[in-house]
Amino acid sequence: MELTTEEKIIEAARKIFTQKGFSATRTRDIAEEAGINLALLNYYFRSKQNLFQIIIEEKFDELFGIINPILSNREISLEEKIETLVTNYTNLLLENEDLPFFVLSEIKSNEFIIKRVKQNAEILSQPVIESQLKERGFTTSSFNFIMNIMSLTLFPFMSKPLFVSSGLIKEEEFARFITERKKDIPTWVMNTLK
Amino acid sequence: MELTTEEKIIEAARKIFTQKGFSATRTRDIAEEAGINLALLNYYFRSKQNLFQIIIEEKFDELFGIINPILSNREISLEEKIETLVTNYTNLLLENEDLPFFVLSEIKSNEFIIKRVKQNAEILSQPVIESQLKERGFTTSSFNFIMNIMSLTLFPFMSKPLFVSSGLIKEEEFARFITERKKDIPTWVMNTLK
DNA sequence: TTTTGATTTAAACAAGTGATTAAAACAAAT
DNA sequence: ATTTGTTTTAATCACTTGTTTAAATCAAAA
Repeated sequence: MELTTEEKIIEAARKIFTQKGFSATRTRDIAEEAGINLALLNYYFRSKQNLFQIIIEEKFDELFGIINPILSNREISLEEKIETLVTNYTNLLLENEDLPFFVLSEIKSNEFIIKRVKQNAEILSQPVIESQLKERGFTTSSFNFIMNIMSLTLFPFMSKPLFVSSGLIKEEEFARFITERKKDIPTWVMNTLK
Repeated sequence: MELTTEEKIIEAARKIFTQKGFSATRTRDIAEEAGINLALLNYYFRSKQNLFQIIIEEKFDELFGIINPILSNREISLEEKIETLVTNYTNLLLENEDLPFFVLSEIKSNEFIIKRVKQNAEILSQPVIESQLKERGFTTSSFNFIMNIMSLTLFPFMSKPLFVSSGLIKEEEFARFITERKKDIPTWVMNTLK
């Protein structure tokens, strides 16, 4: 492989942290996954917390960086916004199934991320959506609008382990199920507007 | 207080485990919260894992015990089922906001719970729903039906820390927001049927 | 070749954490 | 009052885990 030691560690940290979360991850697991000596991890990143911070910020951007550019653009219609958001999210999450669970669970406990969310509050606060809804005569709040898109799109990934282990859906069918849903969600969301 | 030592420990374990999850919880935290000596915890429950098992099973039942009795009852119409489920869930979760996050996150790693989910597969597998949908001429799958109810109802609780720390909604407004949503979700779900 | 600085390793430290032990305190029964 | 079994405590063990240290290896420069 062509990766530097630093990159190998990051890569391994990405994998283990997103799978198990901060607390359940041991630095030794990361070192082993990266195929390097444990001390190297501290040589390059000083501490577990430090390394984690890099990953959680990266993943936070991955999960929420999508939203604002789309929602805040007045040139894009409501319908297109939903469609684009759902498509982008679905594609992203199919490649990174642990992402929403990981980010949302660490937001609860990570002081730094909480601050960062406060700063990027505009990420989700959407006067543009508010006015687009009003123009079309819809009285639904933009918060409900955003909540519904995210609920219908993210929740299936967060609950996948439940439904797979219950046998209600098989691992191999999941991607197909999600891909079908992707087509329906925009209509469903439009139907929530009144 | 009127609680026995055993109950005090369970109570404390409930609180700390559901807040922080298995890994991030230290037995000393539970002991302190319960106001008892650390050794007592092991005297009564042998191990952290043992105590945890009691809590996770209890919480699992709390979260999923609701579903089957309602969905599998042929006497209850689709509309009533959605309405009842959403109402019950909303009330339950308003009192226990960490519940869905806790249960879903531990399902990923708890071998015993995974087995238990397999056993209670009928919990979610719903031939009754399937036939009720068919009778009404709807072609939507029962899986999508269940997924949509749960997405719209559970996700807001799972993402609450995000939206609160982003400032999009205030802690005090949340219960109100959820209570309003509760009225709308049944209509929204019915509109997903086709 | 020697030197110098960066990289890597093996070993161990220090604190944290789940669990145990042995003795003390307590309560109920005799 | 004494005995007996239960409950509680203080102390400590054994192991895990994040981190450090000091030495070894390597690569590039002089």
